[in-house]
Amino acid sequence: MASRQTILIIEDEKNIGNYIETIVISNQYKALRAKNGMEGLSLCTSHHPDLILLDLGLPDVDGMDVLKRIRSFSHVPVIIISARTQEREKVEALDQGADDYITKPFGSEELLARIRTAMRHSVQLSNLMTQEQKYSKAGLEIDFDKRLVTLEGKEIHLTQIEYKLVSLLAKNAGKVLTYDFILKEIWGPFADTDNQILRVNMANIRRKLEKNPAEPFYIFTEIGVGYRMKE
Amino acid sequence: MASRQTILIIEDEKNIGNYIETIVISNQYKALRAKNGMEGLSLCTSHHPDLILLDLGLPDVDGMDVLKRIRSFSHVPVIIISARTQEREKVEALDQGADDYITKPFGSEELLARIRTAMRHSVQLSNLMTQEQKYSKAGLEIDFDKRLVTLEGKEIHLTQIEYKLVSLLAKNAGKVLTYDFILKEIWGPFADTDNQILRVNMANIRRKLEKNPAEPFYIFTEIGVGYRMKE
DNA sequence: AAAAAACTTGACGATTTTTTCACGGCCTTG
DNA sequence: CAAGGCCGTGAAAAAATCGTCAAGTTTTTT
Repeated sequence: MASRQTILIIEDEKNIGNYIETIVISNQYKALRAKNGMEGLSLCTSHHPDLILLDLGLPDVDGMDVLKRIRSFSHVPVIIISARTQEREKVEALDQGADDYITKPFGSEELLARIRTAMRHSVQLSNLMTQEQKYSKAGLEIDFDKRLVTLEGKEIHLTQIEYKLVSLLAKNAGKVLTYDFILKEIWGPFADTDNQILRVNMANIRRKLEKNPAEPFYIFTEIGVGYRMKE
Repeated sequence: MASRQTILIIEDEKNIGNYIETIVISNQYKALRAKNGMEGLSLCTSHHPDLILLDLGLPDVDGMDVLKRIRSFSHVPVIIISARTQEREKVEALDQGADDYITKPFGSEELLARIRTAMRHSVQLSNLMTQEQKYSKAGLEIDFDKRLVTLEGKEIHLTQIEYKLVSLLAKNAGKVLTYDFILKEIWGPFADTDNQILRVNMANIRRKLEKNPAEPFYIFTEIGVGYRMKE
């Protein structure tokens, strides 16, 4: 299923960093470590973490600056971790776009609960943000958002595997996808399937989509290589 | 800017309530007061506040129950205010859908900053949601505001879960919602439910809504994937 | 405290989907 | 032109999924 979510920990003190990393990892998240602000920023841009834990007391740049810079290009949820309990700091951080502010010392469970809360917010957002994407070509339309395939306006029923296949091809329209690639993509990397099963599924799909399955219009066979969908 | 935003304060101790109300009002919010859980719930349903400040230590109902009941029908941001610093409480409240947890004593500025943060989240959400007030299709009408379902004008009684299911589907009419998504949405992210329970509920719903449950008109099954409601 | 309603769980047949198997056509190659 | 590889197709076998009923448990109402 979906791969584990990544959390970027920006923290200069090794002990605390390790402590947090342990908590995070033992709860099925992937952890990324940065020991200063610059490193944190670059890891953020390169790895696109799902959440950031940011210590305000960093050696190089001010933690608040890091927050501002992150917010200038990303909406990733940020939880501030700080030893400072001064109200002014909290207010400033929250108003700069931090999603939460937690003061040391804190318990592991509380940290995890606040991580879950922040993730929840961001999932709700991203669920709604995803603008609809479609494949559309000469009467055939695939609405990936609705998981709906229509041909000349008429709804076409595809089974799970058929739909996965068509979407995979449509999302790579114009490109040849090799048998191996497709098999791994649909049946997973460990399945021991040969491409006989692919042939059967393609035949079924063509029967549903193509006017004349013998002379395909949408999905072409590249003999010995794979399949390609019309761009 | 539209009219001022309303904050519902559910707090039994008069002094603290007054303190909070003062803070809130002096910052251009409208304040609503409830001195116990039941009153809070009814004010919540009648006034649709933009945010709720909920004290956990209430005299009548358990504050956690109030939170659960609110979450059963609304996504309004809830900030828990509590004297109890026990981690278990915080974790439970956050996992029940609270958006933040702040411990007494707290400064006015921090409270306000956390209110702004919670509002920010909810504004982002509601901007995107642009929710329809009603679903209406061929005799079936769902009034989300009134929580009322009518078929050919006749009122249909749906249980809590049934209603949540139908409105979730209706709000995403046309889209296929996967079993996992639905389960997480209705039973929460931690429930260990398989979709057997979904099947039963769908059968019950169809018995109430569909003329011929064997050939559904409103709610379709996408085998292996999920359900979809007629757009 | 009893009764009713709502919710959950397990089992089973019917249907759909997925996989496997067998065969025939087409193209390339020797 | 015969052989061999590759692909499409039809049909049958195997597996998975779905709707439904019935029984058990919990919650809410009376």
